Amino acid sequence: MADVAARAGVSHQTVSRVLNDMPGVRAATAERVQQAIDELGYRRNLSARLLASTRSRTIGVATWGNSQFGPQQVLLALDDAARQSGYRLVTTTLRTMTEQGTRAAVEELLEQGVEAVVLVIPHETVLRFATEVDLGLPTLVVEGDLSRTPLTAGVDNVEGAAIATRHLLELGHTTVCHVAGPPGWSEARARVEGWRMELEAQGRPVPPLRWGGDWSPRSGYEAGRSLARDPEVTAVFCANDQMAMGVIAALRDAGRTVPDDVSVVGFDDLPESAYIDPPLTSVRQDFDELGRRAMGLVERVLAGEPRPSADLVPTTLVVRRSTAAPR
Amino acid sequence: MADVAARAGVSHQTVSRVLNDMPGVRAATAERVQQAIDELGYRRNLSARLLASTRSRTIGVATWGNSQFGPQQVLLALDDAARQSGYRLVTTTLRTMTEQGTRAAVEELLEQGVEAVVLVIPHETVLRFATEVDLGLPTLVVEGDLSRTPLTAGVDNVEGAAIATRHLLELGHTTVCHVAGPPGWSEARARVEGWRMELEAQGRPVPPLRWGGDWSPRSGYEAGRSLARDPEVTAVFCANDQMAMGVIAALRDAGRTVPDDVSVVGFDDLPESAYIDPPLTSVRQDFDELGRRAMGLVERVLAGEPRPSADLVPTTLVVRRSTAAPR
DNA sequence: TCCTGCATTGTGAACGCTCACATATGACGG
DNA sequence: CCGTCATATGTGAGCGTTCACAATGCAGGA
Repeated sequence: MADVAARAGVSHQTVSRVLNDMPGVRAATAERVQQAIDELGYRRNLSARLLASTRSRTIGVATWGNSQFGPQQVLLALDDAARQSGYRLVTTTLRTMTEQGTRAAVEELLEQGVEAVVLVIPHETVLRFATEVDLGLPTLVVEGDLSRTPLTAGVDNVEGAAIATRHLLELGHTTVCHVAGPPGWSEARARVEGWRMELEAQGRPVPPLRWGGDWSPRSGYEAGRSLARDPEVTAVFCANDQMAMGVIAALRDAGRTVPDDVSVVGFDDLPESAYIDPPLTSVRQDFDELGRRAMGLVERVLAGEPRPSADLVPTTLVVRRSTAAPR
Repeated sequence: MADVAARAGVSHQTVSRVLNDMPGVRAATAERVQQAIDELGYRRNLSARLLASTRSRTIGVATWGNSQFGPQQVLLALDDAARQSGYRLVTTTLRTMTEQGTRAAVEELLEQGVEAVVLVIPHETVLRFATEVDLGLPTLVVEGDLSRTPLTAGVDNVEGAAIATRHLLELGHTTVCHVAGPPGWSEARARVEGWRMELEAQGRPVPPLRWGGDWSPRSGYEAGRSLARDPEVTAVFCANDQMAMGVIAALRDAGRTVPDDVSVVGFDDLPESAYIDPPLTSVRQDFDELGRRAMGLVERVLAGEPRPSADLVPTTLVVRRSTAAPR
């Protein structure tokens, strides 16, 4: 920066002013500085900027690192929203779902001088961490649990699950089975809750829960195998599309057709879900909106609002051909 | 840090030594410092560290931001490999595939003081940029083009495509059609090349290329529709699994069965590819290995090796039930 | 002519760390 | 009892910015 200043014949402060386009610089001077910058190929140093200024305009994000569709979309949407608001995102990936791992990830973010932390890891472990440890700065959990972490942005999973269940009941199914996500994940829990609520609201028997899914198609297949053995099962709601695909595969392998024998609904609406056989009925989440709301909350709390809150993002059911009236 | 030093009754330098566990600190002293750190909840400031030291041990990564499976896996693997080597990763996401966008993304990385740049965007635009602009620091392109960007790590797409094509020919198909990825992407280009090479090597007619795919299932479906109209088509190799799913859907909708009427092979081996109907034969890439090699190259060039190079990562064909002998 | 006030530019310190070097402390042999 | 060396610790500068404030220039009004 000193070189640029020398070359343009101004002080370092003027260069700084041009760089941050602050008022009070004559156009001619600004131009001269800009030229010096270009000629020297000067590039400002983020570290020095952050060190010197109080605000970093940086949000730290921790994700769960297995590139699931959801978290990935959230991250992308968050990045967009952050840029829009003049914030930078720094991310770190959690590998082992432990208290210690969470701590390390957050520590890493804090070292980078973030102004807020966003945890896109809606898992029990992380929730507990966020509840117990006061980081001294705004901490938002995406898809968390409002009752535990006050700053939470999320999709209305309960409602989404209820809609999916209702759809199946309206088609004429007596009841609906659920292939849940792994225990400990609040999304999994919320979807179970929505499913159960709807069944109870309509006075239907609540089948035993098939835990043990881990979001993977493989685990869906396992669940599907046991589901297929029970001829009473005519409708299945799965906690995500990948598991739904596994379930469908298992049903097919067991000689049961979808949707004639069994209807299946997923959650996420993956791009490929419309192209499998049969095209999958699924609950779609608006990740862009979620990202915007999450960023909005962060901004509000950063602006001093003590406990801002936002509504859950609604979901929509995309009806395709994996669901039908029971035979 | 000054506070910690005061509390422990040592100098700031000793604190620094403890923090970076450098030799020459008495165990008792180190413990005292550590205790002061814990009590004060002290956390070191990354910006200050980077500013003061010459090396940042940070690698900048630019990705193409639509969360495709491949790039996502590469990023994850790269992060693992980087951590292993004591490097940090900073990432930025390219939204618009333009020269200008690329420049902005790279600029952003450079501001952060990265020691090397890794471009996980194997697109023409980026390749041209990497070739023409000398960033003044090591620039590696993942899945790039060795002939253009000297520092390149990649999967052997040509070989992978050839294997897929060969598999279909060996089953007895006269020739193989190809649903390619979008023009401008070097992976798409390489897969076309492998496919064509294999056909020519075996003296088979090379069907006209169906460009226009954009990696999405939807574009695969479009390609599949026109493929389905041609009764001569008995084998199709798709540039990725998502397009393969679209193709299969289109064939099914047109009344043609897979693999009885038409065999289909994909590329990527998505987790769900084993669970669709029929389970998809696909070419699997070893992303972890790719990440390791990429990081290895970066380390070697950083260590002073002028033009290190590494072999392409081999692929494996996973044969499932979407391919069979022609009827 | 001189003063006031605004627009523009400059100055020096501070941010929190690492680096290179200087200094203190002990153990040991002569 | 002293010098020597290694080990342990301290000192001060400097990294490249921003921040708060000071200084300069110039126009217009009294």
